[in-house]
Amino acid sequence: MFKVTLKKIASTLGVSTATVSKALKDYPDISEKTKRKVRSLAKSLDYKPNSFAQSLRNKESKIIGLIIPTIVHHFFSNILNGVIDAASENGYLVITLLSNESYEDEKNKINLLLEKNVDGILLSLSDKTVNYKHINRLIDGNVPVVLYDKISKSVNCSKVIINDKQAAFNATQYLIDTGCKKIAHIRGPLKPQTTIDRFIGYKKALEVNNIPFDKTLVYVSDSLSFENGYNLVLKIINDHHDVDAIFSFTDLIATGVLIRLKELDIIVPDQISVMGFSNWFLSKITSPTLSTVDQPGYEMGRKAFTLLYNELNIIRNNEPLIHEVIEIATKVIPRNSTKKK
Amino acid sequence: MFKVTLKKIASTLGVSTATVSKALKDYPDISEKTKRKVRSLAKSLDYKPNSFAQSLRNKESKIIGLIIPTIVHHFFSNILNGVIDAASENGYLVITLLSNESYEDEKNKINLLLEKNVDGILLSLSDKTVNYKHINRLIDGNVPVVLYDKISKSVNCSKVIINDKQAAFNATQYLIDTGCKKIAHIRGPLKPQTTIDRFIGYKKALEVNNIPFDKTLVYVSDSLSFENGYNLVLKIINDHHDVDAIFSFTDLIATGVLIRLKELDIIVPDQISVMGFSNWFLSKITSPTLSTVDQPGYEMGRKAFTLLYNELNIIRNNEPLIHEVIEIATKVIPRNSTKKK
DNA sequence: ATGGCAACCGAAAACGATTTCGGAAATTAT
DNA sequence: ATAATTTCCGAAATCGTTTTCGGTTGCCAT
Repeated sequence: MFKVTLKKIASTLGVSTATVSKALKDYPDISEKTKRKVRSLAKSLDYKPNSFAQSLRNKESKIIGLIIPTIVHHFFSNILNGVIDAASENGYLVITLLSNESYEDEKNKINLLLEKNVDGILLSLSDKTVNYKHINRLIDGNVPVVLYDKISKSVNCSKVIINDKQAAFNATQYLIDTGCKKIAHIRGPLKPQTTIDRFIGYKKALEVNNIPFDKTLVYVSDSLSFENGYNLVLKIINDHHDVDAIFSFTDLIATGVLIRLKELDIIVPDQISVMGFSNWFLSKITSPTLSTVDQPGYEMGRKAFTLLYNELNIIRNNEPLIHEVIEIATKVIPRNSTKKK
Repeated sequence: MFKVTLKKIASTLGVSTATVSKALKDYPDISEKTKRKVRSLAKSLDYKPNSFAQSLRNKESKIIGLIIPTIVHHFFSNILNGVIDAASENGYLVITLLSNESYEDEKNKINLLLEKNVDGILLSLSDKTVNYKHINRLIDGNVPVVLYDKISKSVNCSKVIINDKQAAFNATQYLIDTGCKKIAHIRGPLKPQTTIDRFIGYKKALEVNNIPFDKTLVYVSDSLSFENGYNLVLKIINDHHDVDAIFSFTDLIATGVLIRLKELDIIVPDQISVMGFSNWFLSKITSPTLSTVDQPGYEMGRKAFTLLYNELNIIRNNEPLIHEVIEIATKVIPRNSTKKK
């Protein structure tokens, strides 16, 4: 197993490595005849350029870093999938690292990626990240960053988000359209922009439909667990005996709600409609199946890579950098936990 | 943002790059005094060695490749998680690629990894992979490979598997212990060793308990879809009106079974017990909750990396390579879709 | 004072690929 | 035939780190 190098090809052909290199890259100052010779020998020896040498010389690794809060999560798995696909279509590979929703981890993982000289980083902020120095340091250091899903407005870079406000608005509107009048909302922790926006969308829909906003109808679930939904149900129906819909900011909690409602012999959707968010896999197999909002992770992953890729090219050509923010549209997926229109 | 290099440190200190390099690596032929000077300057300049140059010189990337059939899958997400954790604890990063259960993809992705000079590869065979030339080529080329989960006996390398036979045996035994006598088995496609072994374990348990094996009780589900389980139920109870348990080779199908049984007003577990396999997240939230076999993906990922790491060290020291096969124990998780012991 | 021996450091090659720049050969123009 | 271009190729520097192999010092012993 001897490695085939430019030098080897050069010496067997009696030319210089420079010529071989240029021939393979189709430089105009090499004759067709030589190019043919070089190409055919390179092919028959199955020459593959040494990526270490290329990286050292070209100062690029053709690798990007992807930081994910948690991988064992349907949405993020889909994002990873999209990123990997889009990246490999464009000659990039992806190193994945997990922040585990921890600020310290997030910083450390970014450093690991920098030490490996990744060409750019795709990042979804951890819930606990509250300052952005570590990210601005990247941007100042000319390492392109694209924030996806969990972003912050105070970081100046390209971003891909789903339009959470609009999505939550649509979901709430759907509930209203199917006759619901007293809609409780289970919202997430106070920090991430996503749950804030979903809350705002919910409120906006009430407003547009002239339903007075009642803040006692809003419940906070600080963790993302199934049990939280399960446990909140009793509280909700005790507080409001006439509640006719529960809109949860995530499917998992909505599933807990569904199960608890069934235990309490409350008929879904006849007595109470339930709307989730994210279109997790499990929403298809609850009973009744869960109406929800599709959160297109795969597409988001692809878009995130594309933004990064564009910035990479812009930087390479020394063109002025313009950051772009892409909003991905979502749609309500009506299933059996809500009434028909 | 100027890069700090050995040369820069050397020139400001008036020594050679060789000295700086050796000082930082604590070579014995550098005086303590110089070492202190070098170390402190390196620290204050936040010197980070250029990984490209290191890789080129040392011929190792400190990156490993991980090929996964599909990422959007609870088990494989966990594996990825375990691999990433174990790898970063040992100074390695992970490039993840997907084979999408395709033989062609598998080959191509391996090549991509090789071109990036990963130090080793973790691979779970795609269901469609039937020859192993591409893998043997790796091994011959001195690129260590560790097969995990979906392996083949005809490849000579280290492997991590769960003991599928034993696991399926235990699951079946559990059904028998709780009074089931006529147990149907939904098995997977014929290829992967895992579904073969699960089938064997099922058969073995019957045999040990003197229950005659009835091949008409075995149903094949070639795809891994929820619907398949859903659809098979009618067939099963038509074929065998007195079936009292269904053991599915995977949770997703078992979930389909559960839902169909409920629609048919068949009480689980009183009339029919249902046992899944994998302990997917969703098994905790079906109703009734699904008894299943825990398939410890995280641990498997960690172990797979560890095996690879060991081989890397062995190769570096030119010691003789011995391949290791690790079997990971599983356990039955009794929930409410089976009767109590 | 001379030989021997540590202790300490640096020159230089190497890892492969890329690219600039200049030079030789071949071609065209005068 | 000479001058002016092209056409084609190679020497060499470069990227940054590592490591071998000597080479200087200075020190001690004789």
